[in-house]
Amino acid sequence: MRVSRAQAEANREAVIDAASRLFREHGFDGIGLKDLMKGAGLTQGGFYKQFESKDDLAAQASRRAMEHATRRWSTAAAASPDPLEAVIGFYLSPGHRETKGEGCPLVALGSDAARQSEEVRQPFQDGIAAHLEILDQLIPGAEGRGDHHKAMAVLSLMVGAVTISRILKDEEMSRRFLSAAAGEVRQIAALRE
Amino acid sequence: MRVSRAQAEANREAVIDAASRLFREHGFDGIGLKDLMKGAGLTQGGFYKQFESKDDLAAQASRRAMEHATRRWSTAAAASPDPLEAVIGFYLSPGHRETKGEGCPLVALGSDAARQSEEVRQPFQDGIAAHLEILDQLIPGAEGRGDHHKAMAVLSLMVGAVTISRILKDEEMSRRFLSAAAGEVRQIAALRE
DNA sequence: ATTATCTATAGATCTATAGATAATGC
DNA sequence: ATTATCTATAGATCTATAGATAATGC
Repeated sequence: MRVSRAQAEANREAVIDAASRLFREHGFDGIGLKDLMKGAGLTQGGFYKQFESKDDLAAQASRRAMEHATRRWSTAAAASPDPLEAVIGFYLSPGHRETKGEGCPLVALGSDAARQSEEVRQPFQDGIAAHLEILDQLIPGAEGRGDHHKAMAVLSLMVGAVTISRILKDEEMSRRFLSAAAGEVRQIAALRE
Repeated sequence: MRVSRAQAEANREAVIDAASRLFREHGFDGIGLKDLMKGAGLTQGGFYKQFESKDDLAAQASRRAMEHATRRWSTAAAASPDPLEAVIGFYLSPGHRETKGEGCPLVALGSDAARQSEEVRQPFQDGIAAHLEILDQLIPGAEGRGDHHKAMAVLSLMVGAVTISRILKDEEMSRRFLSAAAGEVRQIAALRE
């Protein structure tokens, strides 16, 4: 039953990976330790040898999810001649809307996160700050200003639009929220105030 | 133990009112039937004589919360010479950020709502549509266009900004998200594209 | 007689802990 | 000998139901 130290560490990482997906799909209160461990092919009993508490796992899974999201933004931006358009393209898309478990944690867990402990909110805050840094480089004239005024507005707009698009039953209305947001992000970026 | 028919109806309404606040404070999965009933001064046992299921109460409480929010928007707009500024004033404020239970359900329950049944998502969708109608009248040139392009962008921006402002531990960063959003809403409204 | 609400409970699930098991690592 | 993971369980809580109680409404 015992596994090597390397395998044990790999198992712990697998639990964090699974949790980062499962929490985004079901919410922090919508999934229990049994299913979180099962997501990594383990049983519930080992949980407290790996983590201090469910809250501890929530914090680590949130950090992983936010770091993954930040990396996705910078990868998309780096790979395209029009970086802002690349981010708009994957973020404000029906594809992102349909994939809660792999998508932006701010959308999947935004209102949940506001109710969590400081340990869980910290990685969200760090991830938000990282997103603002990237956005500042994608918005002409925003860089060097120091305040993240436009970056904050653009991030809020994008998070809000995908959140609302996931609530809506009406597919056309849902899609129109995404494209309205895309259009307005372009406007905000284009304007030198 | 039995009460009059009128009192029974008043009790039912009290449960919906309490639930509309408690769900916004704790999330749909964060509060049980016992505490929902206690919020109206009743005990758990009577619940299933009043509602079909917890999901049924969630749908009715969501409808009440969204209708209350819509009314708050139109009241604020009607009472001011600068209606858009009045809405910005209460919505993008630290006061709204601090009062989950009475605030906008899209912020308090946005990511939760996306995981709920169609019965719960329907009142959210209806409330979103009602918000768009109001916003169209507050944004110069948006009315009569028929698409809700700008209204959709403004609603997304406002919902996203308060959601993020509630997650952040850093008070200054949190407040800057609110004022960045306020500034950008004014920009979007001012521009005739 | 009817019925709104109560107490009590079933059965499932939740977080967390205890102790057994079996493989690693010294 | 140590330890990673397992099975098993404690005690609390969850949604939902059953039947008792006591006041309304005919």
